[in-house]
Amino acid sequence: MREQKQSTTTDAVYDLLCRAIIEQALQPGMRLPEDTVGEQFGVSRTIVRHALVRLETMGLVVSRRNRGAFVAEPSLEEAQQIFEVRRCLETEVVRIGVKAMSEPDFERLEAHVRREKAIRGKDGPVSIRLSGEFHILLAQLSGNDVLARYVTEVVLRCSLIMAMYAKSHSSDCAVDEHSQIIEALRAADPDLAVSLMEHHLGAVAERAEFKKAQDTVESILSRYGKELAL
Amino acid sequence: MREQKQSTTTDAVYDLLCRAIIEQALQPGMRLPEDTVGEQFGVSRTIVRHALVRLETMGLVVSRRNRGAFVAEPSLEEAQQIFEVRRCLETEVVRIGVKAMSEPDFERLEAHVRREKAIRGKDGPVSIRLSGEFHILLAQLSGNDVLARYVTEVVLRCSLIMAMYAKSHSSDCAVDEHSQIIEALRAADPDLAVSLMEHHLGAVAERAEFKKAQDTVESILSRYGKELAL
DNA sequence: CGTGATTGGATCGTATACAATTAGATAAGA
DNA sequence: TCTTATCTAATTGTATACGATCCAATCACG
Repeated sequence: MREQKQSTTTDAVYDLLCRAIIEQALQPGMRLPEDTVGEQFGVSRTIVRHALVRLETMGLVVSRRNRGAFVAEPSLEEAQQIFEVRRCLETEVVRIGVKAMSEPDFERLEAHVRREKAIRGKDGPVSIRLSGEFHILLAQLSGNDVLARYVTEVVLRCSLIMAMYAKSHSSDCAVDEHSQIIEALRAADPDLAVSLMEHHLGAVAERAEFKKAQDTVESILSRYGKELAL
Repeated sequence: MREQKQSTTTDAVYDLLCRAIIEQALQPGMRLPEDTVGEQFGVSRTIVRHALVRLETMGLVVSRRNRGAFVAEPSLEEAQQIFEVRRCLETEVVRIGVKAMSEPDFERLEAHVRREKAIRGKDGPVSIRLSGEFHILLAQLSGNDVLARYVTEVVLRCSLIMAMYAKSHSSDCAVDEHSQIIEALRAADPDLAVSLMEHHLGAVAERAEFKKAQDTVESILSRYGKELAL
């Protein structure tokens, strides 16, 4: 209600909820009552509602009529479909990237990988988020905004899936694979880049184990709510 | 197969607006004031707003802050990006479809092609819509709901692009190409199916780009002329 | 006559109020 | 005890009200 950056309040709430879900603070199946979320963030239900609609179309939350919104619980079948699409989209990213990307792009990617390595093994959820952001950045650098948007969506959903099913995975290999992909792109070797990407995504897709924890929605959102600059 | 979701008022408004845009009743660049739309449909701004948000995330409308929503006017660059993604997604559809589809599916597709042929050349906008719905149906029959959703989006955006740039296109060959794709799928020939799909989409894209260079001046002048008449 | 400030109208962004619906609890009967 | 019916509390679905913002026309002034 005060000053606006370029983004609107809805965007801010959306981003925070998105991060909270990806970082496993809000766990799959958890309820997201509009009132509760609104109170924690200091905004009205209207705003929360819009944010939830966006999250729903993205597939991070599901909402049942007159029941409200819940953090999505992707089934294994759904997870497989998402990974299938992701592989399709990301191989296209590297195919385009080989032709479209240049040295400054590679350096940005390498800078990101350094950040990944910096917190490797320290913070699991954040590690998952950073790992996903590498792929999102890669897609953005491909120059195809439409492709980048879809990649962003599937990567976020994959992050949610990882949060659900992944065991305490060693993201070490993932980071190294990121570096290898960068090198293949720099070498302008499309076949190698596609091959590496497929292997990388295939490896990511193969980790499954359940985990559970309980926490109230209020306590979690209060942490995130502090970041909401109004 | 798919979850049956209770359709809400927002969905209805969304569907109507979507069809109106695709069929060129609402032309690119046209304003969509929330009040006006709400009055026409007999619902409040709240509902219209939700529908517009969904249309925006889909790319059929763009909304400027405090200005309102407008029917999207995809640039040529954007159009090319969309076609690129579409080719990527739809080749995946036929790759999966070869393995996943069976005779009843082929018959549904053929029934649709018959409908396309029935109105061939009679109603341009409806012809474009039907042509797009063939691809959407094809994607749905692939069994991958996530893929189907993205295909639906890009096909709809392509329909908008066709409506903008390809005025008097001959959809004859397109319909025949649809039949050929069905046959390739029935023959379980993935390479042929992918090849046909790529050719089909390539032809569609070229037609759009070709027409644009030819029609640019005319279409722009006609739009300006209408505003002058007011 | 041209240019910048001002003002007015229209539209959006947000909050809130009311109606509709659901889930869960409570109680009665078999 | 189990089942079922009803009622209540909570939450969402929708509509409306109010302040904020932007565009455009107007007017003052150089």
